[in-house]
Formats: sequence, structure tokens, C-alpha cells
Amino acid sequence: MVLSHTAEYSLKAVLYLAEHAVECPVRASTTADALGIPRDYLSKIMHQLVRAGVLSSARGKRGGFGLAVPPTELTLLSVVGQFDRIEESRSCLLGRPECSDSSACSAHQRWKAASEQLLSFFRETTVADLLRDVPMSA
Amino acid sequence: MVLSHTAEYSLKAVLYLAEHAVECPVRASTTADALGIPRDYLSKIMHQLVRAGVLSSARGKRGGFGLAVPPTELTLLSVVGQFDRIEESRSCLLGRPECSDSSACSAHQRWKAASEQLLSFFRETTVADLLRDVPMSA
DNA sequence: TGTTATTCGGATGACAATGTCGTGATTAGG
DNA sequence: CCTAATCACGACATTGTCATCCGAATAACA
Repeated sequence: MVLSHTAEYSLKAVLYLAEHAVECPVRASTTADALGIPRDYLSKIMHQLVRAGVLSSARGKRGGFGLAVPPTELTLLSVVGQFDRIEESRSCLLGRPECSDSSACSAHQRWKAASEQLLSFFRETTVADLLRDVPMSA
Repeated sequence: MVLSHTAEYSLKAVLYLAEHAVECPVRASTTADALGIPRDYLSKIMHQLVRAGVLSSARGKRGGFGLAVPPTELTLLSVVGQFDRIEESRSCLLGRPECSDSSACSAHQRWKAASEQLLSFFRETTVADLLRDVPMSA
């Protein structure tokens, strides 16, 4: 519910590359097979991450994908945000444009707290944080 | 992002009815026009809420829709949950089935906190809570 | 230079979410 | 009883997401 399939795939792939693409680039098909994601679709997702500056790619015989940013500086938002617009979580749950801190509906405070916490999770957690102790089996 | 269009429509409609359908039922088209929602689509959504026991309906000349449950006892989850499966928010952000409190990835704690807070917002907030002081202009 | 492995990226299809339409069932009021 | 108003509900159209296919472009290497 929170993340689309595409966004979840992108996050899994980035984590996989952070682990396996430290020396040389890793092919898209290798990544897709390891994670159980459709090859051609993941390829497209990774390509989009390249254009966003998150991944780097190399064509040709020993080509593949790798991180373009150190894991400690790569937030989950910069990955997932390419596909799901989680920043634009409405300030008002009901889409009222004028709902704000000054002119708030009574849900505003509680809703803001919940949505802000979700957003800050993606904004403050880095890829390195997710690699501490887990081998990312699947 | 958090709610689908359908779920957001349903919540808006319920709040509108909670305010305007206190005496007599309110027509679907009136509600749709007031909220800027496609008429026939909202009609379908409200009908689904009737079958779920959230709304009551009356056919015929002076028919329309009204709440079937007092606003103080109607949680947002019971409305929105008819359309979006927000309860099944994955325990692990990456869909790892074995990720749990005992076998947790390093994101688990923070992710759990954020998603739990979101869920409890919908589970504990009632329609009455959202009506305190706002006229729900749009 | 030619072959091969790989990314790049457009064309296309499957499917679900969203939105529209039309017909029938039910009720109020003349 | 008749008519207008309204919900009930399935059929259809549109749009967006997810996924596949295939032909380039590119680079390593013999």
C-alpha cells in the first residue's frame, strides 16, 4: 500500500547493488534473477535511476550497474521518490487546499504527525542504514 | 499517495453526510456536486458503503444517503478500509516474509513505528473527531 | 575489424483503477 | 394510478501501472 511495486523493486535493487557492486558493475539480469523481479522491467527501473543520478551504468561487454552515490549519503527518498510521490502527501487528508497549521481541520495535527513521521523515515534513512546486519536474502 | 482517489472520495462523502444528513437523507448528486466528485462514480462508492453498513440509503422521491452509524462510533478505518487495504501494510518494507521483531532488518524498528502510527491514526480517529470546528467547504 | 555481451529505449500488451452510461426498482406526491 | 425523482447495478470506456518484446547503440576482446 505505501510503496508501489515499482518503488519497492527500485529499493531492493539499490540495496542489492550496494552489497554486490562494490568492485565491478553488476548486470541487470543478475540483479533481477537474484531478487525475483522481471528482468526487462527492472532494467527499465534501473535505467531511470541512472538518469536520476542514483545509479551509474556501463554498457558493453563487462558492463552493468552500480551506485553513483555512497550508501551513507543515499537516502531512501532519493530512490523511492523517483517513482512514488511521497513528498506531496497532502497537508490535509481531505485535499482541502487551505488546510494548514493556522487554518486547520481537527484532524490536521494528528494527520500531520503521522504523515510527517512516514516522510521523515524515507528522508532520513540511508541505504547504509539498511545494510548493517542483513544479507538481503530475498 | 497514502489513500487512493476512491478512498479519499469515500471519506469526503461520509464527512459531508455527517454534517448535512442529520435530518433527512441527502442525494448522491448533491453530495457529488458539493465535493467536486464525478456523480456516477460517487454513487457507486456510496452504494458500496451502504453494503458495508457504514451508510444507509432511501430510494424514491425524497430519498438519499445518511450515516448508518453515529459519528462518534465511526472510525476512519471502517470507511477507508472498504477500498484501501491499509491494514496489510507489510511488516517489512522490502517484503521479506521472515522480517519480524525477532529477525529484523535494521530498518524494521523505525519502519514499524512509522507504519504503526499511520495505521493507528485511521483506527482511532472517528468521523466526529473531524467535525469539531470545520465546515468542510470543499 | 568482427563478434559478443550488455545497456538503451521505443512499441506494445495485460490488467487494475477510475470514470460514464443506461436500464430497472422503489418511493413520494398529485 | 401515473409521473417524477432517486437509488441499484451491471455494462462499457478511459486512463495509469505493470510487464514483455525487440531492435538499436556501445564497449570489451580476440
